[in-house]
Amino acid sequence: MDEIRKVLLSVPLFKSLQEDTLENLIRSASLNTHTKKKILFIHEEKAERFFLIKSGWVKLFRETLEGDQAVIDILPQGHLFGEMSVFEGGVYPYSAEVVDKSEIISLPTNILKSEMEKNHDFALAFLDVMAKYRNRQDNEIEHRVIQNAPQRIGCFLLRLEKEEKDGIVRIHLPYDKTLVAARLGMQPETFSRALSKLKKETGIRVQGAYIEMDSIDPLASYSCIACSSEFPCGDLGKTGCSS
Amino acid sequence: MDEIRKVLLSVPLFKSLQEDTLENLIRSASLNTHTKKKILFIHEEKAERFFLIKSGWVKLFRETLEGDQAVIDILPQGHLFGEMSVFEGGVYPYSAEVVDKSEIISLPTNILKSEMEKNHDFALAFLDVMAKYRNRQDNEIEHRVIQNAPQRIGCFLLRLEKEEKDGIVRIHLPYDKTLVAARLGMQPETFSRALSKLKKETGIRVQGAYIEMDSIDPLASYSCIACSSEFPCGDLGKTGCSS
DNA sequence: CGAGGGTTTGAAGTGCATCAAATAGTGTGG
DNA sequence: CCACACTATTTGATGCACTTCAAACCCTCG
Repeated sequence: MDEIRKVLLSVPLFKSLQEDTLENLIRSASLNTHTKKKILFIHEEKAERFFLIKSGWVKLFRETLEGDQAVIDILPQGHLFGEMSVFEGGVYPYSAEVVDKSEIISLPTNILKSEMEKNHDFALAFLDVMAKYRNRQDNEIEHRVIQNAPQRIGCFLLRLEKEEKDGIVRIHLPYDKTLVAARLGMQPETFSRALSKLKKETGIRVQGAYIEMDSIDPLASYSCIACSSEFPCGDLGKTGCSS
Repeated sequence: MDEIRKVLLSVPLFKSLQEDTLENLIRSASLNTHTKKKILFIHEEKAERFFLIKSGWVKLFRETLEGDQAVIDILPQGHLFGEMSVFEGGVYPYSAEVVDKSEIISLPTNILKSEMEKNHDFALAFLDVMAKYRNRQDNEIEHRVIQNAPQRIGCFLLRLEKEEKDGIVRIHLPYDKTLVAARLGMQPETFSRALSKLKKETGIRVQGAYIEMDSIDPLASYSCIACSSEFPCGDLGKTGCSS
């Protein structure tokens, strides 16, 4: 229980919850461990619960009748998803699948809904989160339209956690390349070839999931030419909330 | 003044404004008539006012350093845009350009911001609008990724106002084909060819901006195969708010 | 060691963009 | 009402980016 409380409190959106609501949420929470490929919910299903990732990775996506898949996002630890049912409609806006061993907390949305109606601060916090999310989505559309494959990869890398030592920048891909490809809306083959091209163009070095470079500048200028914003254009995954 | 009041009250979001705030907005409003190509604001500019279209059409877009343009949306009468500055950051998320003789009402955002902070119902209404917008965006991403050019056009047509008589369905393109093409993220040439293909595939008949067909079924099944939702998948432009 | 998934590479195809040019439409001034 | 200018739309030819299909490779883990 205390563990769940700790995780909940780490979510920005929940900072403005009233104490009794928080208690209420915690009492109704359930923590489950899931393995790869577990489907948590399906697009357009009636949504009665929403989720919080304690650890692991979850893929959000939509699927056409023909089986083509559009990956919306891949979320790490600390992110909410499926909370949209608070609004009129109350169906999941996409499907969710665990892509790596994960601990997932599930919570009933009706508590969220009633909190939103009675707690003004919480409503404001929710608005704020939605606004941030919206910015992300706007950028996402732009990137998918304007950037080519190598640039999309570059832009993705630039927004990942970076580690700098002795003037060498190191980046670690957070999940396997096939998934990154899907996240960026391209085929694994295209990803592989585009990454090679990126190597040639910007001098980055790739060793499996590890990437390093002497400076991020070549990467930034190569990728960000095809973007409406200049380089430090915002981090991935800082909204604290994403579905 | 009374005219402005009437327009404001027709916007769903403003239904829950307190009377004094509404008065306040009306007093600070200015109504301007603009012609084609007038730029109302630029992406990342500090936003102090937001806008409401009384009549005409406005294009929202972003532009890269190289001049490539990504059209976000093209809004008709009755829509808000540029209201995002209410949130932290307070810059316009894209540029706005008038694409046809238009009457535009401009309003100061700070009134909106303070109303949001003091009026819980208004905050809830805002949340609702944001949620609707978000659904649109989600669909937008999906369409751009999964649908090909003729299907995107078909899907666009299906979401326009339809007029039915004697079993014949008539649709009228709301603005010129070049703009529709941009709105759908394709070149005018591609639009033209894709529309021809759509004619061959679904039996629709095209006369300039007028399109008619004996039934929407062939169009729906051709277009909606490449979509995660089934046919009546929501109208365009019913959010009442879009930037 | 061997099976299976992840990754890379090659060859060929598709869809859309681009460039170029013809055609249709629209509004203007005479 | 006509001719001109200008813009929108269509059509053709070609190129590039990404996909698809196929096969090899590599890595990891039982």
